[in-house]
Amino acid sequence: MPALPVPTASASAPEAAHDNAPAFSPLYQQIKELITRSLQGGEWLPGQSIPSEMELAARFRVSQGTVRKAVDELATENLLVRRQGKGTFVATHAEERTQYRFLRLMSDAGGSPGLQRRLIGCRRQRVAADAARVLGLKSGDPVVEIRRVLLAADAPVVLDDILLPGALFKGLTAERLSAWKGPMYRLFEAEFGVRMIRAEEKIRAVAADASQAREMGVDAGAPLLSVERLSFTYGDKPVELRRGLYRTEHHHYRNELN
Amino acid sequence: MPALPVPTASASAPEAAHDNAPAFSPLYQQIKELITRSLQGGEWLPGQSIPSEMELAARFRVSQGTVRKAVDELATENLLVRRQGKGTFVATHAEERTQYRFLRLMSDAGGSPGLQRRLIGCRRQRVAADAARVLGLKSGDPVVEIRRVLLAADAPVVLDDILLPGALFKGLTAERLSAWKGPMYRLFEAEFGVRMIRAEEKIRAVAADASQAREMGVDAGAPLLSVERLSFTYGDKPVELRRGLYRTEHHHYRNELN
DNA sequence: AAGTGGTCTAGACCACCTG
DNA sequence: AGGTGGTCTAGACCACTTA
Repeated sequence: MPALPVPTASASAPEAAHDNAPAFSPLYQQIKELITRSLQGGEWLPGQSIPSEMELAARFRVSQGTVRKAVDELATENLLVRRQGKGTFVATHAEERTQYRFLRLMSDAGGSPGLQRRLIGCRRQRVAADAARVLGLKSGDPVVEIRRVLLAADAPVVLDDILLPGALFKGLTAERLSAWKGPMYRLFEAEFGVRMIRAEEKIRAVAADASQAREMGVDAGAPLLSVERLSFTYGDKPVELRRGLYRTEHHHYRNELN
Repeated sequence: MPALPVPTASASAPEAAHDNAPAFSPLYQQIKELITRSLQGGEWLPGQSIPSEMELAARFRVSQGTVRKAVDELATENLLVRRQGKGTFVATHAEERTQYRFLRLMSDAGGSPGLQRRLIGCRRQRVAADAARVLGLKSGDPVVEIRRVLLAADAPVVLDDILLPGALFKGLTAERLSAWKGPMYRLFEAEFGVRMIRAEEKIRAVAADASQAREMGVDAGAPLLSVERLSFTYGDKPVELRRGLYRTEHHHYRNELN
């Protein structure tokens, strides 16, 4: 006898459903939505454990199996992490096996390419029209632009240009960035409460222009891999626009198709 | 009271497990394995329906819920497709929404880029050492090499070079390929019984050499996206090595990160 | 020993499809 | 009406972790 709006069409005023509403969802999807809202609202912070399945079942007045199905899906979406015998935890960009959950760059030799970071710049400015559109900002809104290079064995491999909404990242400065050890996305979630959930990438081959060539240590016109990433937080809200240029003589972008 | 080796460690000779065997798997994983073997053995062909959950439960002497969990996982791995009210079906590379399940190329305008095919060649030869290694062949084994161009609005966009083990693709000729309408992977599964399950891709930016430039209609040295794909069939057996070169002025490779 | 997630069962009812 | 997959429940037991 759940306290939530019941999932069956017959018991839920079907006669009021002749607008284009998506009809009622199953109970476990409603639970999923409620848990997601608690995550978004900060009730449980990254790295912390959430209540046990039995507690959640009592709280939502459903059976443990229903909670289980909701948590299962949130775990496959990488919002939660289950650990047998210990509990269920809010996923974090810390640890994440040596950092870099989103960076698909691999060394040709195999394995991930231990990278060093060199910050080029971090400044606030007004967003251009095209970037404003994809980030859901108004043209001219403040943004933070970060530029940096990633190096493998002192040779440049990645040139990143990162754009973040200024309203969400007040107080993000070059000093904060330089002082931070660990994944950049960990800094974002720990210090600014912005958690990157998923991202879309558009990949191209481009020719290096003069300034890119200089920073990457290649000739102008050399082929570079362009990776344009739009990252989303809870509720599919876009919060980062990033363009990476990769040297791929000794590295490659690895992908799996299912 | 399942007829299978029971899943619990206590009931399954734990004293024999001090070698490095992975211990016993849960029942639903054993069911998964049995279903996979039936798929591999051709008991149910692509597009056909498999027995209902109740029938499978009776056949394997387990509950419907256990079969359900096994089928669920096989469905998320794209080996099976569930259709409510109708049954569960063996996945196929036919239909697959306008073909192209593995081709991640998108038009910059948005949407998939209706492509025409032009076969350049299809011939049998001996495999080179490096290709033999990744395909699990002996150096000098026969392979089929297919070369083709994909065009959007009569302009070349993709140059494909495809290598297949000759032993699995007897009778594959340029004529067969030209006559075939529909996805190439559909031809493979329907005529040769080879179903592509998953693939790994290594992506790079490269400069076009003289002959590639000619076939792609670009200048020599122009940047092209190189997509090296290794495709696997049942049992993670590699069965295709493919190298695609993409023009990315008006198209891009789309990827999603979770 | 107690608490957590993981597996398995049995049974009920719902939603969808077909004859 | 009867079959299929989809959801939900209640209860049992197992495996892993911590104290």
